[in-house]
Amino acid sequence: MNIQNLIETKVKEGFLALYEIEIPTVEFQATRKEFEGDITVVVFPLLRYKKGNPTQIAEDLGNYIIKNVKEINRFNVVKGFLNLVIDDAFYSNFFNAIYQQNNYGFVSSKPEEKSIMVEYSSPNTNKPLHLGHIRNNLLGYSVAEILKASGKKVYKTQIINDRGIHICKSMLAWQKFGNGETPASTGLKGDKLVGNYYVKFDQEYKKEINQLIARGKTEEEAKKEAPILLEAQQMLRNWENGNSEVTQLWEKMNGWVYDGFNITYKNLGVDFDKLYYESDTYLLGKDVVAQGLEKGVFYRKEDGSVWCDLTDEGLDEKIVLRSDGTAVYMTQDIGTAIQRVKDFSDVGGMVYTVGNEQDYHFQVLFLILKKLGFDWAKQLYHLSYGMVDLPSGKMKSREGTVVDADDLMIEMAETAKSISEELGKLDGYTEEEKSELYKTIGLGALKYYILKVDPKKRILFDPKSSVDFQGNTGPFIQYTYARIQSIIRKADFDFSNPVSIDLHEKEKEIIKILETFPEVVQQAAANYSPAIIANYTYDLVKEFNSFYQNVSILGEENKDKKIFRVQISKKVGDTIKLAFSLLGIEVPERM
RNA sequence: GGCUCCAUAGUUCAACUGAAUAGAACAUCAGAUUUCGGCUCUGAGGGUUGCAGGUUUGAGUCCUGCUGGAGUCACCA
Repeated sequence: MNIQNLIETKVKEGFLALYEIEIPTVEFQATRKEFEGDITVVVFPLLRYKKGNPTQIAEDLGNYIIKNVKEINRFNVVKGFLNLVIDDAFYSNFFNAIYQQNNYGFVSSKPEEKSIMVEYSSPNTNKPLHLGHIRNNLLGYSVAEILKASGKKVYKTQIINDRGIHICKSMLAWQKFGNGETPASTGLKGDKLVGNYYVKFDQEYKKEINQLIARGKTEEEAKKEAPILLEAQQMLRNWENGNSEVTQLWEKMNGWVYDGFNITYKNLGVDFDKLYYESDTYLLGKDVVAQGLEKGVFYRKEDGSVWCDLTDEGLDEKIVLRSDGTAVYMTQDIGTAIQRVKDFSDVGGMVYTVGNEQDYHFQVLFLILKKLGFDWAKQLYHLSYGMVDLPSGKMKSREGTVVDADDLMIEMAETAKSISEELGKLDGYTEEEKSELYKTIGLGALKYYILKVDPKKRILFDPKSSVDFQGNTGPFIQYTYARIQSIIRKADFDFSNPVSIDLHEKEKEIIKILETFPEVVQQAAANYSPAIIANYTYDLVKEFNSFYQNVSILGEENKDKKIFRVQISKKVGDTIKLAFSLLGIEVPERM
């Protein structure tokens, strides 16, 4: 039982003993540093149950607690705040108890609990991944890891948007202008090569539009009638009819893109347990629509299209099947969700990592699935995140203002290199080891920069400040980790057994932060927020650096104190590593 | 226009879901190392939390209105 729970039951007990009143909850906060104490009971909310002077009530409760809780022997009252001083012995005992724990803060999954499927990435196969995908990937991966650490079983998945008119556009442009180019013949990554032809299509399309306008068409007409667009539309029909020439081209070019994506995913350090392809799922959902019609969840209009009326829930009417009987995006998503539960029978919920421009879509999707009566529909979560803006404004792929994912990772590693060459302690590292390290640091900077902000908020990505390595940054935390490892390497004595010492004030502060880690993991999971983990790690590291600067570790003369300080350093290092693993960030032994 | 989300130091972000004098980092200024890794640490200045009301013992947080910004309202995905 942790100390807060213990105090909570004692406060309740005390309230009953003093006033014969039962209270449901007790509100706590960490004691502000200008007052003496470690944990604070906020008395104001209790006034609802017992009218009176908050200071007096706090005094009474404080006296009750020091008599009945052996870990607490002093208290003070400031207005309605009861500041409790927890005995040092509690903290050193607590530290000794967690020191040997390997995955302190993580909870292993229970076999009887349902799994969660986390979807993220889900790119189109007509262009390379960019900065927006990076945020998506980092968030999805991290939330999946956090859910695992909080005790859930997790499947990571993505649905690859491998069909549709946009795919045909790059195929067509390659067919017309590609001269048989391949990734092998050009040395280009497959996704980059295909992306070039997507751009090429757009250029040709614009050219044709202008020609048509010059011949007297309106802009609107020109956009609809441009021959290259008509050709692409025909190609899509051919694909849907299974035309073998188109299918072969599609398989070949998508293969190039997958090879390219796999390299990017590997460099980014993300992975998936199961892949879904839109070409397999785009026809799903139609039979469910039929069932929904029978149940009265949907209704058919005169022209044959099928709709769901959500006006009672404050939303609109939403189409789920076109008048020609073909599926729309919503149909597909309904079908895919159901398919996933069929494929993985233990799935009890899903997380969709998709940008906030689709907030409405997911609101509707979840509502429809609930109406259809699936029990897992209550456990669906749209991990909605804000856009990534550049100082120059919005990223637009057609205008070439996107930040390419591969390029960005390379740039970050190069910045890391130039800083490390100046300041690093890398004697004895091979060139290969160094290059790996630069990647670790560069990625650490990038990932931390993106994950430390609340997913819901938009991010302004300034390439200049994202490569900052000081203050609240990934490399700052990695540096602290490397420094701790340096201490451990130099500690040539046995520090594996617990010792008993009087705590230094800074040591106590670190232990207090370590104590909250399990709760922070749970909180991050409950909020689907890697930012909570990032901010926690930074607080821990800042406190450790202050300790490091203020006390001598290996230079300490008292043997037990020296041992304890190495132990606390080690535990901080272990916790940094664990916390960063939840963000998908690696930590270096040296840097 | 309807609906949804956002607005906090010069800048980038926090604030445990309603509690003490709104906290960090960057930048600025002033300090610290015969010391375990100075990519560090200590300190200072910097705020009417977009504006105006309201609820509450207590509001950055909840409610209403307004201003500014974004998204969305396709038989697109």
